[in-house]
Amino acid sequence: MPDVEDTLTNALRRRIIDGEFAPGTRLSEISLAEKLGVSRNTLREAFRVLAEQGLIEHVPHRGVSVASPTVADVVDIYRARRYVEPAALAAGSPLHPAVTAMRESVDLGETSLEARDWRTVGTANMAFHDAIVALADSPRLERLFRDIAAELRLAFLEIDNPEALHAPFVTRNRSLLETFLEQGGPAAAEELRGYLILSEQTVLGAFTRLRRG
Amino acid sequence: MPDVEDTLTNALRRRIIDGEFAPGTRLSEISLAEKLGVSRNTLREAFRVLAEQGLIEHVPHRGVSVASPTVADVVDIYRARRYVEPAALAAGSPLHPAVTAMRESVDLGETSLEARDWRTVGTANMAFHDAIVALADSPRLERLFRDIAAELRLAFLEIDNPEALHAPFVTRNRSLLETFLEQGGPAAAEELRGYLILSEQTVLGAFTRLRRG
DNA sequence: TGGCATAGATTGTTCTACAACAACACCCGT
DNA sequence: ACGGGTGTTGTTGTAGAACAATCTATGCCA
Repeated sequence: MPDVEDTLTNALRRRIIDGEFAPGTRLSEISLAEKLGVSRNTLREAFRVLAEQGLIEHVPHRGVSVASPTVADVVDIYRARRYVEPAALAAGSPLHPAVTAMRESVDLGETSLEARDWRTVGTANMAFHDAIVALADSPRLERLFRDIAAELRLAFLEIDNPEALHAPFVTRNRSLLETFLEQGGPAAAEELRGYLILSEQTVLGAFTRLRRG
Repeated sequence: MPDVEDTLTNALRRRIIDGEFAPGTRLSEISLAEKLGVSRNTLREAFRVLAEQGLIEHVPHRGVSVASPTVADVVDIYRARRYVEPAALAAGSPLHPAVTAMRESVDLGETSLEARDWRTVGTANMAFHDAIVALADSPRLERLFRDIAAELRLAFLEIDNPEALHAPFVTRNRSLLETFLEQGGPAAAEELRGYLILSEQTVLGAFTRLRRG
């Protein structure tokens, strides 16, 4: 749970996630501090937090740059997701408050899909999976997922074909939610496992195409 | 993966884990900076990292203090462990390099048990579980476990009955390793689930006794 | 062309200063 | 004596300047 009050860190975090600084971009302390209207010291403290979250990479004496997830990173992220999400869904209760969030995310995904607003589709997608993890009622697992999801967003940023990336999963989210509510957690978990494998393949495919061409 | 080179953060981390600063202790910037021979700014950067790792708690304008895990924290830590460890063991290969680390940890635990060196028994115990997580080959899951294990150590520090806390699990570790090698991952995973429940009960029992008496 | 050395720029760290805030003690009126 | 408000004190939060340590790039020389 990040401190909502920690304005600078959160502001910087949001700007990075929103793609204001492309993955790999070097973040100069002096110029960025000036741009943000803070001192170098304060900015460096924010850097340390974001580096610990995996959003930026810090190389001693060479400064920080926006993380640029590799294929290995994507593979690991999906590996971690498969450890957490299906199990959370399998053990989750349909009466859990997070189910409401799941519903709302699916709804938002569908309306955004019609509007061809891929950015929002992607956001709704992530919110859906965040809600799944929330079923576990574990702050530490939620934190892990939050960091992982942020990294994944950086990977998405490098793939400029958001439609192919996000659109196919709107209907799958709806289906997954129905399975969960009608057939229970374990059945939904099994469906989610296949879902995640497909999602990983989609991302990796776009990724390798990108790196080559 | 923590930067091994980051001397200050790691030194402070080790000192906290080793119990040099009791859980709940307030860490004054000025006096600690003086004690460590670094400036306030440098120390504050290390604070941010350790806070992100959950080792210290940072309250705005009130400074940082060594984390003092609550019952809720312990419950959540074990919940997270149950999500990761059994699954890692179930899918782990007996040929994985981490199996060697598992063996060595069990051996170390047994010799330390004979020597009644409970501190080392506890360390070996944690190394054993760290090796189990390493079976998953996931940097992100390893990182999660590293942070979680450190927090758990802080909880252990508040319970000054290390024998009851660590001794019972040396033989269980040996048994778990044998099950894994002879009967395979899934069987070992099942055994580990019961193991973790017992371990959680042991810690929580000592914990509530402590808080009351 | 290749290697080396110097120069420039950036980060790492320290120091000083002051504003912002929290905890504590104190005083005052009831 | 007691509660509430107030000021005092200490700490943290932030800024800014300065310098050392290190990396990067340029240009020189063989």
